[in-house]
Amino acid sequence: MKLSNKTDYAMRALFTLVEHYGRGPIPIPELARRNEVPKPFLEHIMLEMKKQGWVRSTVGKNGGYSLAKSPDQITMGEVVRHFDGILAPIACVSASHYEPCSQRPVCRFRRVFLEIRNQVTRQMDRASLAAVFTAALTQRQDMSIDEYAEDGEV
Amino acid sequence: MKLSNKTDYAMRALFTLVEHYGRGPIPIPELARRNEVPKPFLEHIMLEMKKQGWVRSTVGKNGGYSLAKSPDQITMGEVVRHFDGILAPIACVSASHYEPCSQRPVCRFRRVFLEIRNQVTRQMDRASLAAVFTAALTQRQDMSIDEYAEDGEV
DNA sequence: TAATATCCGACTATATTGGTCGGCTTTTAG
DNA sequence: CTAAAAGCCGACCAATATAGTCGGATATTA
Repeated sequence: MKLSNKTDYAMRALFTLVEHYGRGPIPIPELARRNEVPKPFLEHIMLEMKKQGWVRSTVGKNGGYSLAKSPDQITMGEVVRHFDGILAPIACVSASHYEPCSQRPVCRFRRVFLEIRNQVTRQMDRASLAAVFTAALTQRQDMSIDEYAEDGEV
Repeated sequence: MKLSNKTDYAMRALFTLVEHYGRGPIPIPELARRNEVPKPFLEHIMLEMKKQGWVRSTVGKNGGYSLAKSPDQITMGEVVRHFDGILAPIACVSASHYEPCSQRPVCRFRRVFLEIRNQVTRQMDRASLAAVFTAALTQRQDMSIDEYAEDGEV
């Protein structure tokens, strides 16, 4: 159920770019340093994101990466889907990576995963970089898991 | 984000045992056939589940596996956690597999994953085999993803 | 005692993850 | 004009996880 480092790294870099949005490019060495991502690995990640149209690059001295779209036009769902391929817990309930399952007529638990998939995708697709970023500004960053768990829905 | 075949297979076998609860053991060849799971692989899976105390076995002719607990005392959450290790999308929001992350004070997106983790674990831990099984009896099994998506919460 | 079970360790094949490395091209400051 | 700094990009690699197979030992019963 875990997402890859790649997705994590991509997201870190993206939010750094969000923070700097409208103020010129940031070079990879800087992005790598700030987010503790291995530089050569981040190169590939940024390149993929460029191909997706999320970031743009300027080469040469003083170059680097910046967002290619407004932060409210990129969602975490898109990013995770691109790098991890699937948001659903099991392929028979995935829209993007659907695979038929011969057990379907007799499967008892498919419904549970279907509900989970729906909740996860709803959250992820709602989570634009802009929304997440501004929400983070008004929240404590050090909240513990248990603390939050009693917190109810948000 | 996807769960392993192992978990899938384990769940298939479990629900077969639920269906047969109180009516004696089912041998692995039968469990394997009914659920389209490779028999030698299923052996290992059943053995693991036995160690977890979910099923019990009787060896020798006419032997096989049966549930060791009432179906309302086993949850899908337990099963997935055992075989896949983690329910959370990222270790920094996992209760069972928590790992500190140096980026935490500046991480903008942790909150989103925390919310998702909470929803997923809530659903999974609520989903006892008994509840899921009886719910499945009253539901259409062939519902498409899109159909369900418009369905609202359940 | 033969048939049918579970039990269990050892083995393997393949895919994915998580990178590194080297060299090329592009741009610009001096 | 040239050196530094940046992105571009394909090839490669090591470690781990996944998804099993196989062979044989042991237990039970018709």
